[in-house]
Amino acid sequence: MTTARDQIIEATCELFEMQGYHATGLNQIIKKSGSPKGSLYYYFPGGKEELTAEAINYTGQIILQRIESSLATIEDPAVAISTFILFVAQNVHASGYRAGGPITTVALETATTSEKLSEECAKIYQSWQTAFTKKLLQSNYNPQQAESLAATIIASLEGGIILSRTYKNVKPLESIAEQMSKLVAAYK
Amino acid sequence: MTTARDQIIEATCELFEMQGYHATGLNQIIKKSGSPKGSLYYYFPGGKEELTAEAINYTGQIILQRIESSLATIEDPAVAISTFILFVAQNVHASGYRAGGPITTVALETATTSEKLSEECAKIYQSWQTAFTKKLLQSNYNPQQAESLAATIIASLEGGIILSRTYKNVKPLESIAEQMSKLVAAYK
DNA sequence: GACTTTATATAGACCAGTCGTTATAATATA
DNA sequence: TATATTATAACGACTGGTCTATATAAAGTC
Repeated sequence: MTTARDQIIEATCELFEMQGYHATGLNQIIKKSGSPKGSLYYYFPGGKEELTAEAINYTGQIILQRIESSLATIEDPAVAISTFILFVAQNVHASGYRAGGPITTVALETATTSEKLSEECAKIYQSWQTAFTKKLLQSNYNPQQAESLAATIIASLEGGIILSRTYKNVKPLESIAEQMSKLVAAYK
Repeated sequence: MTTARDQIIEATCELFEMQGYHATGLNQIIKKSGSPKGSLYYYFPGGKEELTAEAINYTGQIILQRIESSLATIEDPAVAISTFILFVAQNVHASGYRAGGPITTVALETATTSEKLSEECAKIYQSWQTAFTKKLLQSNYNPQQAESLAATIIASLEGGIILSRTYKNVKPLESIAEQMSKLVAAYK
């Protein structure tokens, strides 16, 4: 029964997604999680860096599962990818444009500071990219094209979340869903 | 003669681009700029928020000019856009993957905190997007398509910078250059 | 079963340092 | 002398991190 530990991780994820890494203090995390600071350092002796690594891997896995299950339900890759992007758009809208891209802020804020966290972020992005690549390979896309398309999808998705959050409307993500669908459909 | 003011703004821009908003302290800014703290609050009585607004507008304008002049030199929009993305890739690489996307971090970190800064970021992104839209309109693209393509280009560029910085290689940005070129060439 | 020992986990005071901000004094410039 | 700018000192609030004390519970011993 590791509820306290899990609650700390989940609180961290939510706060990172909305506020970013540096804006989120340990005091805020323990307050939200309901656990005292002693528990935080008991479960994460490596401090904020270790907690962050656990937190981004936790959300990273959840999102990977969403990608995989979403891509599995629709056979046509162009439609499947477009559907997933619109699904993300819905979530961003539902949060009042305050959430989305949970590891993007960590990736950017720790890029020059923590080699370890930067590598963790790279692994997570890579796992997402691989999920899209596999979907395209199943439809007999050229391997190089599949990889290139997958990178473009992840990048435009991340960038689209930033644009939609900043504009406070889902138009960018809707445009991206449309364009990525066309791109995937056209170049097999 | 506003050298002190300008130096503070330029130092702020450089630090934001590498470290992000919250990781950059005013003490670090004044140390890098060589000006004392008194000068900072003399020129920017609104404190960090006002300084940030000035700084992101400053870089935002510079990048807008780069986009415009770059797009003006090559007539074919597909080639022009691909060339610009590869130009960005070069810069990201040249910085040792420590710089790129100067206002992205501010957009993400202040999205839920400061309405003012969020709006400033939106205006800047909008100005970049408009530059690409205009280029496409000049080549007689459908206005709606032009807008949608421009949003996709900006988003994939921002996302591509994040991916390339995290992976520490330019492959994502190169893929995006290739895919955006194909996308623009295919759908007029 | 009763008692002791050991590990697990909670709880929060406390540290040095930094944050953004304010206030005030000194100094240039006109 | 008046104004514009520089230069510091200090402020309260907060940061991530350390520390000790305490509760809880499992395991070992008689």
